[in-house]
Amino acid sequence: MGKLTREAVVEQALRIGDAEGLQAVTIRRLAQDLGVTPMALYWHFKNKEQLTVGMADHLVHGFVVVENHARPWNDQLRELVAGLVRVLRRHPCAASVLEEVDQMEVPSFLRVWDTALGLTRRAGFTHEESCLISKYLLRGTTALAAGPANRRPGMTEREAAESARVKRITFQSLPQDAYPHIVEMAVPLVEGCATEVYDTFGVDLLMSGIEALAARRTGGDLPRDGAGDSSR
Amino acid sequence: MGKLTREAVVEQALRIGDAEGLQAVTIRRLAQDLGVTPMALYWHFKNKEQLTVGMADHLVHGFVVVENHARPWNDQLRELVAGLVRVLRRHPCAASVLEEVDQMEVPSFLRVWDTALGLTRRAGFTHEESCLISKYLLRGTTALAAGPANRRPGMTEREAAESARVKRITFQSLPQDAYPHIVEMAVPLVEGCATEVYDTFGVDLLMSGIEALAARRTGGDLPRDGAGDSSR
DNA sequence: ACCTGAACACCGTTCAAGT
DNA sequence: ACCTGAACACCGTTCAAGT
Repeated sequence: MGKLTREAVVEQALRIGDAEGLQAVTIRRLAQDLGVTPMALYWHFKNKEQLTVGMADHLVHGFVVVENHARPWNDQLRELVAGLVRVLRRHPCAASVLEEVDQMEVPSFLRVWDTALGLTRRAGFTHEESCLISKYLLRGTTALAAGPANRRPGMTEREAAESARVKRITFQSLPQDAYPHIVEMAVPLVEGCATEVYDTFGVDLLMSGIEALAARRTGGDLPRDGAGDSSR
Repeated sequence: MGKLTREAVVEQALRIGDAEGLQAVTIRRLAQDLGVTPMALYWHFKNKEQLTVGMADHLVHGFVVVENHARPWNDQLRELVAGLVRVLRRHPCAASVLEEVDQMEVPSFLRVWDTALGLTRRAGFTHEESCLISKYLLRGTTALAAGPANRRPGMTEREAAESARVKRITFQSLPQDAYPHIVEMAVPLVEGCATEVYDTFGVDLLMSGIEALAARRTGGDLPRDGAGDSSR
């Protein structure tokens, strides 16, 4: 009855990835869950890499940033980052998927990238710099989406807590003369900080680097591009 | 004659990884190259993950940052980043190794991390913020070490050039209304920029974000910590 | 167009056994 | 202490064949 479709495959793949980690997403496992032979998947995807690209595409799809030329570039870029994080957070495996694939092969991601490139250009950076900055920013964004405690996926709550406990104790029992700060900050290192702190501060960290370089470029202050009073 | 030692295994693993990409580093392949049975490796490493940790440790080992309390924190942090990039650049597979492992399990990396943490603390950040910043900075650093054109490893020069050509043409033939900037910047996007530009600008990008946040924190200017005239 | 069956060439890892 | 042999339970993928 339910015909095997590209979408159904990708969605099941994401379901497995979310629940058990990306390494559990396997052609054979996927086929089994879908009640089909492994080879059936090769009709819809050239190979496993393209399946992963499909997963990534599905994740970002539907996230659109409306370019608004009246608003300052940095506000819009910040919004893009925050929005992307929010979208990716809906799937626990999103960050690992996007880290695994070649982001240049993900169509929906290219749309986000294009917008980021445009905003960076408006900030006054050269072509080459804009490429570097946008790559850096989008990588940083997906890293943010992974969350404060980048727990290895495929763990129950209990296991994650236990492994954190072990790691904390490992840190705390390190030689204090060689690793003074790690010993001292063992707790925040393994626990991560509160999600809200992590997110706002993380976005600030990414953005302020770009803003600082842009300001240095235009001579001390952010450019107020386009028309209208771009208040901040 | 040549006894199988942990070091020998790790070095051969790096040799394979450098030449053919990390995915070619396999227990069985490694054993074959070393003239030994696959199971022999399990005497020296608990499992493959620990082997990869061993590779990472070997890469960073020997890189030491001398903490100098007379110099400003940001200069030292910048030097740490630049130095780490330089060390990692010696092995083409270095970045992918460090991206694969849990960096918290790599002893030599922990030393670098501890220094970074100390410097961030001196910048005036809280414990939690320092953890976030140091993680962010070190991730960014290894990304920088991957080089401007993050060519998938295991390619000959010819193949890499060919794949870049294909990718460039793909970008250039994208619908221009949906992807205007990608079409326009297809060349720098796939080629990457000159290594020197990439490195200096990349380090600036990473550092200026941290410096800007630190400045905001202490009220507009970088703190001149310790004694002595910390000129810039 | 869409899927199956059988087979190939790999993986990592365990476990008992050898020296 | 250090390594081997045989076996297990997996992978992704190709290729010819079915409907």
